[in-house]
Amino acid sequence: MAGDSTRARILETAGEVFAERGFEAATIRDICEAAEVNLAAVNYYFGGKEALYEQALQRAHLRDVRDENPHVWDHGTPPEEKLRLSIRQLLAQLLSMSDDPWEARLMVREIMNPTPAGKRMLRDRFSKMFQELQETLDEILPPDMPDHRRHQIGFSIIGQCALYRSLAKVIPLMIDEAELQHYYGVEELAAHIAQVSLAALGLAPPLIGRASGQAAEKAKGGRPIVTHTEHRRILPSLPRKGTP
Amino acid sequence: MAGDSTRARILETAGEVFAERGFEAATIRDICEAAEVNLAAVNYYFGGKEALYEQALQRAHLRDVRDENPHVWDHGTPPEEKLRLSIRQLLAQLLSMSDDPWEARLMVREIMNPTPAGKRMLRDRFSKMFQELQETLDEILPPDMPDHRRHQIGFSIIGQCALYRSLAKVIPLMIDEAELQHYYGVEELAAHIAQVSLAALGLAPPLIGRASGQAAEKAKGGRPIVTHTEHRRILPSLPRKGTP
DNA sequence: ATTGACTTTAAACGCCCGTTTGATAGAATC
DNA sequence: GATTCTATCAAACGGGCGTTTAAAGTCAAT
Repeated sequence: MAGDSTRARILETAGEVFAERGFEAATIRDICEAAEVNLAAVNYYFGGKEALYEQALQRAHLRDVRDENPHVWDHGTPPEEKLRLSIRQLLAQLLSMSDDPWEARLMVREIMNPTPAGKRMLRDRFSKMFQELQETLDEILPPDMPDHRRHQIGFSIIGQCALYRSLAKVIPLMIDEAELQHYYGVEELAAHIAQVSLAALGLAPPLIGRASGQAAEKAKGGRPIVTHTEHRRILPSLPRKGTP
Repeated sequence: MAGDSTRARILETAGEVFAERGFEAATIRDICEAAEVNLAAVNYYFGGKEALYEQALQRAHLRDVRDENPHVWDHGTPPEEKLRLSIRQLLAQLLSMSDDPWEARLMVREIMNPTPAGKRMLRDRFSKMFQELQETLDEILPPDMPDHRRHQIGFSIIGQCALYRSLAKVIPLMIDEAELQHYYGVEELAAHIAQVSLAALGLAPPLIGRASGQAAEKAKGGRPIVTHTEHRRILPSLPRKGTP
């Protein structure tokens, strides 16, 4: 009776646990306990831990494809603005946190720490992310630029974003709490990365323009750019005890 | 008799294995077998796996500090050139491969995947890397630029470099073999990242200058910049079967 | 009420891990 | 030469893991 429900419950819980701890660190004992299901249920319904993980990945892949709004630009949005929005979306996805659905977090984890099981899906998903960025870039880059330069420029943008995920544990060791609070939200970082990238491309003033490095910031000086969406911390803050 | 020698042999082998597989995946059985030492020797000499790992980390830290040439610039080297060299060194370190000493590789692994045991050392080491880059940047950035902008610019450079490490498994899925071979060596990537960074700062022409995106490349068009040091592959190449 | 397929359960299996033990042999100390 | 310390060894311990098993429970169809 509850048979179908238990299967669903296992998958749901497993997705959560896998997204949080990764395939290896997650144990089916933890999953079954959290799902309030007998230990043997995973093998009964899925045939094993790895098969369960593949199911979770596949579901994450499907939901990710379904939910994603494929960038409906306002008609006539200038390419630089599209790039800004692409960067913001990419960064937000990479920095998805525990209040985001596990499907998104599992996807990012699979990109940053690939497992053999997810290789095929990884190729699909990541190449899609990459090509979307490249399409936006292609409206900016001159048509005679060779492919390898387009790719490297794309990687320079992705790299700037991915850093705040891959070094999320390390950055708080260097930056003090107050600075983290004020300048390391998704919006601030996205604005910075877009500014750097556009400046490099020649579509925005260079970072060290005339008087101050803030020359390229649009409006009232000094304050960071804060947009309409909510402000949230993206990096864990570790205890600071002064530099030893 | 061979007592001192076995201790050294264990540490050496353990460093190699830890650097290659990480703390968790490495087993003391593997280490002892590779070191041709009895299984109990690790506990006899070091007191446990974690203590052995800490010893390996500490040794990597010390040797790293000792070996590192603290950037003896030619007198009067322009700041842009210093930045280029800093980027190249950072990238080379992040992409250290199996023919590099395990100390360097273990250090990078600890930065990218921190363990609780290495937290203190991580703070020392990474903050040193970061501050060295910052010092180079400080010669370029205007003195009135606030700290948080300096840091973000530093992270933008580090991010571009770290990408080729953190996504080393994924990039070959997007880029075909030939392009990897020609354009993803340390020198080529360092040149690209320096060009992007300097262009963003306004110290080099933007990537899309006048006619072609190659405007900023110094000399003969089309060909990638290849310097004096040896050319080597930095990313694993996975089988390509055409885009499915 | 009985059947029979589906589901749930507690217990155990087999494996790998880090660690411990107790014996053995050699060197050092007296 | 007897004793103590040091180093090595094979073997086992205890725990966590994924997986398996066999019995018990559930429920609609007969």
